[in-house]
Amino acid sequence: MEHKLSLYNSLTRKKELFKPLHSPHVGLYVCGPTVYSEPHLGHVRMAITFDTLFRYLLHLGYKVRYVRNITDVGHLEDEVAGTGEDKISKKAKLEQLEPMEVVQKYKLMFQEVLQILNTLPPSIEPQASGHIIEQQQMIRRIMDNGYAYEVNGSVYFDIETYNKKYTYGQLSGRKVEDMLANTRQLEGQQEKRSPLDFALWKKAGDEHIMRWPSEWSEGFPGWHLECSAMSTKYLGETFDIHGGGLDLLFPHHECEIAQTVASQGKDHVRYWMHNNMITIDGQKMARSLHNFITLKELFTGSHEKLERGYTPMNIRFFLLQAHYRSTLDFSNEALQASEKGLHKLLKAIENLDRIQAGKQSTLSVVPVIEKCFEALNDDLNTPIAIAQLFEGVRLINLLLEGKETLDPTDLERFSTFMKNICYEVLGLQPLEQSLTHDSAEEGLLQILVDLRLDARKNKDFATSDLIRDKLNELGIALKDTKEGTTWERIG
RNA sequence: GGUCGCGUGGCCGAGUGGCUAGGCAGCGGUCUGCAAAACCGUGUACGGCGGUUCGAAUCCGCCCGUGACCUCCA
Repeated sequence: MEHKLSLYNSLTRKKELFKPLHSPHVGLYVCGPTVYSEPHLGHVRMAITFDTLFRYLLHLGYKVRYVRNITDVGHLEDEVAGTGEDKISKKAKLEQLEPMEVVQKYKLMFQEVLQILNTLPPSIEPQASGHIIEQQQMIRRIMDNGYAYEVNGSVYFDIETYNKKYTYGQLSGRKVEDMLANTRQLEGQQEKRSPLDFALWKKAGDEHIMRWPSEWSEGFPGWHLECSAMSTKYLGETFDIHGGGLDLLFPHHECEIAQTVASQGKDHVRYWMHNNMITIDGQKMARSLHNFITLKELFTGSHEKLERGYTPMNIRFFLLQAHYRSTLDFSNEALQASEKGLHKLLKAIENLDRIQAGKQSTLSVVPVIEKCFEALNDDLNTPIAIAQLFEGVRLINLLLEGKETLDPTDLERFSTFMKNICYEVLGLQPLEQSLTHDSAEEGLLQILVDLRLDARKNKDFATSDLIRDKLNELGIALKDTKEGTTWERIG
């Protein structure tokens, strides 16, 4: 595998050359959504970031097993209030639905949205509720190794004991003593020996409707366990890449490391990757802050922050124009700017097939190709890769006008490069056919275009402009080009 | 309070100790009956104050602003 892909490893806080454990196989695990409400822009950033990584790894020739979980159990919502109620079950009661009905509804919604955004389906999409046994087995191992204790039917992870042999807090750069000094005293934690300890298994209260039998109690697994259990099951005890949102870094991923290491006695993830947050008005977009925009709203424009709807590819391109480790601020202006840029890019790539090869090449396509791959190899720097594609656009237009030429070999190479990066790696899709497929409508439009052409030939500009303006009012824009008049639907 | 990050031209957003990021907008031009579209060209910006250096927006210090995590969160 000849490449120099470097990835920023959250664990070491450095870019590191990526070397898979068992090349050409790569194991990739990404924390997916908790399916209890509609997908929003933040979820999509996670999905598109790691979809692009998945695509690039495939492009480099790796055989990737991409596992993205669906969280449908656990994740205590409000331990502070002592209810110990599970997010899924709370929403279920609210809507008078079975928990699994909620799960099903939102799971399908996520999958649909992600498909519309042209993300490739993961190799495996495991659900936590389907892996209760595996989670219990892992708890057993952790207890056998002496890193967990049971209290009243609940099992907690023992940070202090773990920290004697291993180091807790490496991923997030925290020290156990500092954390102890700064811990808020929360109620409802009397069972824990230390405030830092976290639940591996929780005994279910009467009101808790998602529950499973276990040797400790009828209950449910702790917040972080599913990822440890499922990643181990499908990718092995030690695997290559684990990804997720930056907000999961602590405590979720920190606990995941501790659990897994405690159960198997060795490291489990080699490269940790975290995508940064989408912000809106400078603040993190989150369900808990009630400032999120769902994908449905983005597509339709039905949100007070939205001036209008945006296409899936527009959203995908917008996200890719920022580096995944930077925060990205949402705005209509930014979205509309990338919409125009995307249109320009896709139009140019469509035009690639119209370029005639010349006898010899008057320019070199090597620099743009090399720079583009350098960018992707540099921690998946999609903004720079895209900048290189725009350089490619400039070349395409020079070639179209005959100001420069490429010999057949170079043209083929250049064309393949542009299409591969754009469609295969970045996952952008060709422009939708804006012309109507309705032959009657198409014919009518052609008649009007021809009439207008006649009028213009006769210098009857009043008539020609009337046709143009009236069509515009109907949402059809006429575009006069050298090759003739075309039309596009607008708005 | 603790930990970590960010502050780039009108907007979004890369990057870097000296070598063009890019997109959008603006401006100029080509094309056009006019316009739109399309295409070409064009912008020495890096929060403030000090310091290191031949040279810093890029390194260091201080300050200001802002955000993330520390509770579920992509």
